[in-house]
Amino acid sequence: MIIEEMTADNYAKVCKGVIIRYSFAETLFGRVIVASSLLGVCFLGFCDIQESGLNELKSRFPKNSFEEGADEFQMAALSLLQPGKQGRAEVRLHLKGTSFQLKVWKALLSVPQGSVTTYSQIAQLIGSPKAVRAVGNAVGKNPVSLLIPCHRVICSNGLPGGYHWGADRKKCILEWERKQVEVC
DNA sequence: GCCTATCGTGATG
DNA sequence: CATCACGATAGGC
Repeated sequence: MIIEEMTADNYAKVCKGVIIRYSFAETLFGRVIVASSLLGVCFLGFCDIQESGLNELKSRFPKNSFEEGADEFQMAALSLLQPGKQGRAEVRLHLKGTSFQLKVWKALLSVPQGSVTTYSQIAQLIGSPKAVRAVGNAVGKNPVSLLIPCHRVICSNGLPGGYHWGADRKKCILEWERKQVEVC
C-alpha cells in the first residue's frame, strides 16, 4: 500500500480545483462510494443513499470539482474489500490530513485483520500516550474506511466504542474479519 | 490569533 | 450513571 500524504496547506496549493472521480460499489457490508484524485484513492465511505455519500465527499473536499467515473485506483481499492484478496501492495492512497491525523492513520495499518486495538494503545504507538481523546478524533476522521482499519479500534474497557458509519456496522465488520482469520 | 464547542476516550466516585 | 481532564480541530469572531 502506497500512501501519498498531504497537509491541508499543501493540498490547497497542489489540488485546488482538481477533478475528483467517484463511483459506487457493493461490498459485504453495504454500498460504498469510492473517490480518487490523480494520486490515489482519497475517500471511501459507506452510503446507503448515494446522494448522502456524495455530499460527504464534497464537504470533505470543498475546493474540488467532481465527476462520476471509475479508474484503476478505485478498482484496486475495491478488490481489497473482496474476500480472499491480499494484494495490498498495489493500492495507492491519497490522504489529506494534519500530521497528527496521518500518524494515527498509519499506526492503524499495523493492526492485523481479525484483531483489535484500543484508543490508548494507538496513542502510545504514536508517542503521545496522553492524547487518547485526540486519537479518537483522528480515527473518526479517517477518509478511507476499511482500507485503513479504523473499525479495529475499541475502548480500553472492552466496549465497542463508536463508529462514524454506525456502531452496528462496526461490530458486523469485526465479526466477519474474525471469522476470516479462523478459516486461514 | 484567541475563545469555544466538539469529539469514535478514560479514570474516578 | 455523572463528571472531569485530556489533546487536537474547526469555526466564529
